Amino acid sequence: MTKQQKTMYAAKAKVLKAMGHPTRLWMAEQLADGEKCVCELVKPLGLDFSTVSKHLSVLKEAGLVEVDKRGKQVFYTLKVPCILNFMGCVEAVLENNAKEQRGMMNLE
Amino acid sequence: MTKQQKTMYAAKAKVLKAMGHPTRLWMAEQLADGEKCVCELVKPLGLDFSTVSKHLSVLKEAGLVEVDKRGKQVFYTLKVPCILNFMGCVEAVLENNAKEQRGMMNLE
DNA sequence: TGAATATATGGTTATATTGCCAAATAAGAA
DNA sequence: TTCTTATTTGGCAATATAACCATATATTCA
Repeated sequence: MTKQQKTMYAAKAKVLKAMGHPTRLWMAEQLADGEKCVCELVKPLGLDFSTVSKHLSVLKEAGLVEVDKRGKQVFYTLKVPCILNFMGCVEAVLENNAKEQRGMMNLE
Repeated sequence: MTKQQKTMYAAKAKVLKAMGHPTRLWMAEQLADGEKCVCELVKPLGLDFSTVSKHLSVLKEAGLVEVDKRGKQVFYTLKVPCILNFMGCVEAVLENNAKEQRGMMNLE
């Protein structure tokens, strides 16, 4: 593997990793419905404002969200909705896991 | 957010997180081409055998790979190829990031 | 059976992540 | 300007991750 290839895999992994946290995954779905300010995300998450802000900056660093500062508020939007198309596949994985779990029960 | 929803997001995030590491991402692509034994992955990665084995077990825990023990070797296959469809979207994100980087250069 | 090979597991260390709190910044309202 | 509100940043502690080495396990071969 060349150095360039390593860099490429690291870059791709960074995007997936950004989505690989329950809070950020939830956020991404919320932001897909349209822009939200940080304050709108804080309450339903029940996390500290600073924590929410940091999660958003992870999504931003990965290039997944767009930021729009208006007045006192900062609005975030999901920049790449195709990210969410993927969730169908992720759900298929989970269903498969559940099925195998059930299969396991019968065999053990 | 209900407890059940939290569990659901955690489960989905686990799948994405499993892919969110350069080594495992590379592995997933290799395993999409057909089964590989652990030993076949070790050399190109330049990592310790035990490290490779642990990465594979992360993919397995996430339900992404299938394991087949034959003789002394253990073969892994990507169970859910739709995972890789997603990479097109990830690449789009990266291209977008690069484009914005270039745009930045002109503006600063 | 005993030696060799392929994997997995346990232990350890270095580093990264997540969450909170407190403090800094920025913008609008009084 | 001063107060308030929205957000970000820095610092810290707890936990998780990734890598290595050494050891355990399992299977084939002699």
